[in-house]
Amino acid sequence: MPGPGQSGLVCELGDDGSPAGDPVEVSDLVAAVREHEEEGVGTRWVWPSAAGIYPRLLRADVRVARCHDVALAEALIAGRDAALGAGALGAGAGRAGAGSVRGGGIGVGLGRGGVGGGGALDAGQAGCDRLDRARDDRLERALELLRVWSAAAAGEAGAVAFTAAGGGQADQQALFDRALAGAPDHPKPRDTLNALIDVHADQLRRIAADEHPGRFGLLVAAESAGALVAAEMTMAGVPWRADAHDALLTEMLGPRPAMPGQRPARIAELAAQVAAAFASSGAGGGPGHRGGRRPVNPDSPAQVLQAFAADGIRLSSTRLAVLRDVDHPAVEPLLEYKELARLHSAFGWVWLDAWVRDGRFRPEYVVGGVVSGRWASRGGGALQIPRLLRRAVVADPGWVLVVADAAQLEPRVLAALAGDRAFAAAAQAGDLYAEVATAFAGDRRKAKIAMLSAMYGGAGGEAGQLLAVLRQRFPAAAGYVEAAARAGEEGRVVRSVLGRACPPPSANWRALTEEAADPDAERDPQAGRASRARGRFTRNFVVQASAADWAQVMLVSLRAGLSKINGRNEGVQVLSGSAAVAPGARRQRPDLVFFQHDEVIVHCPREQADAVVAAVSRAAEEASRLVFGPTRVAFPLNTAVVDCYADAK
DNA sequence: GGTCGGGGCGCG
DNA sequence: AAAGCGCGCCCCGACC
Repeated sequence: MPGPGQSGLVCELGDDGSPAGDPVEVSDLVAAVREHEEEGVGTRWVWPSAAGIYPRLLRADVRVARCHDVALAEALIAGRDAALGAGALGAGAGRAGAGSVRGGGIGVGLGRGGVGGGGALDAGQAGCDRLDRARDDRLERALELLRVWSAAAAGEAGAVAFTAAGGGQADQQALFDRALAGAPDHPKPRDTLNALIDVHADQLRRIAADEHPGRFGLLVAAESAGALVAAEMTMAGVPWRADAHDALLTEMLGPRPAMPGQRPARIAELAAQVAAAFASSGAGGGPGHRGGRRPVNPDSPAQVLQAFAADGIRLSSTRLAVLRDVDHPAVEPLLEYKELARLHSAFGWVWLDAWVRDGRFRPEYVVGGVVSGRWASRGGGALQIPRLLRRAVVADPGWVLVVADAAQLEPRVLAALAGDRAFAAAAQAGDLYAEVATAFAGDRRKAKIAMLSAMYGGAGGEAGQLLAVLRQRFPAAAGYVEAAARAGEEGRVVRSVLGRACPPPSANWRALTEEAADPDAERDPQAGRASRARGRFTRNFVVQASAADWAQVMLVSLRAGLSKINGRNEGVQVLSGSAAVAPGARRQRPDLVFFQHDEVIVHCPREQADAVVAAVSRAAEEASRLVFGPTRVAFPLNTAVVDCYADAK
């Protein structure tokens, strides 16, 4: 695999993905990529996986504008094909096509894509209905080769989880076995390139064969660009003040314990209080409980339940919500213990040592890691950082954080998806819930509960009543999620607005529900539960996954917008062709540093803040237009320019 | 000694 | 207030 100074093969591709010439061997692939980018001809790089190779390019200070990520594309396309087999219900069926993807690519391949030329993905090429088995096998082998390549390319980290495109544990194990049995760690460049070209061309055909090729192509393009953003964000890192984090911990927990594994003072104190509360109440209890009860470990739900039971309090669980209503002296210290112990174990000093270096927190993002298309993260709990710790996220001197989150994104997405006139009118407003509240005698709280219940499938308590009101007032919106729920209950598959498919039900689920559908069979209550659970999943999927579509398109649009903001360079300039950045040199450009489902953070020099805010706003508008086409629904952002993340709203 | 599922809780 | 959806990560305890 290429690294700085390592050779590689490059081949230009046409719009249909076929080679536009012979492969060219370059002595330094990274340098070759840099040169192509500097020519500014709109190259779209085609590679097995951005996660595998792009970090290396970034370490050599090479950025690319566009790519086609074969691994991510394969996951999307294979998911779509599995959905077709299960009977898909298109989320946006019947709507006009939205985005388009243009240009050919260059394979590491690379391609000098015709910017503005044709839409290879929109062209109505013949579908892939005639796929004979031999070809399938060849493409399977090619894909496998690319996975091996990607894993090898990931480099120092060693074995990387293969992005299983439709593969489960078994596939991965088989692949691993073959690798051990002598499959080359570094496949021959020529073989890799051929595999890449074949698979890519096949993917273009399969995208074009989609019911909505424009939208599906946009999804693949956005996912690929998302992988670029993810690698760049890991490289940039979230500015993190270890001293502020440490001060916060010390204030809440007491000083850092000298010995690792030791409880901080405040946590030890609370544990003792919990133990004492149970011991004292037990002392006066029935016979056989003369005081000396074993101290309760507050970290053990089983022990806590037992301790409460010994005092005559039977609990369904030790969850916060349950404990809050319990009248017992142990409750107060226990709740505080839980809060602080979690802070200590999940984001305490150990976390700080492991994850913050040189004033940056650098988590790894997993693009497409969630079935809905949301990103996941690996290590560091990047997407679960307690709001409390936002205090430690502070811009560098002279820099600011531009924090933007989409307001009430999911209900707005539903409004746009469903084409509900009344609901869309409500979604023109800045506060959607306040508008919906007119259906609930102005009670905003009820409006919110009704909306969330509609999107999540809640039906308990007052939710049922509120839902009835919602259904009457916004029939199309309610009908939309209910159709999705019905599809799920019947074992069908749903898709997001851009065509991301939810997974089909498991064999287990099918067996369970089919059995129950047999009129002669005993009614199994498990089957009903499983069916309703899948209904809630698909109901939520159409909304959450379409929101993820919007957010990722917004993110990559923002990336493009930010790249046009040119600041001065500070310090020594990067020499042309050199991988080295002089010490102290610092690019004065805005960095995307965080993305959490519906929220982005840009770290930039203070003088660029206005331009960044404008770019954010344009990105949201562009995402709305590309994903939903013409719609009356507004997608407003809350944007703040701050020194510290905690100060953003 | 290690692995793995469940409980619990942080985020959206 | 939580519920209903999606995650990652910690701890515990059962198990190998």
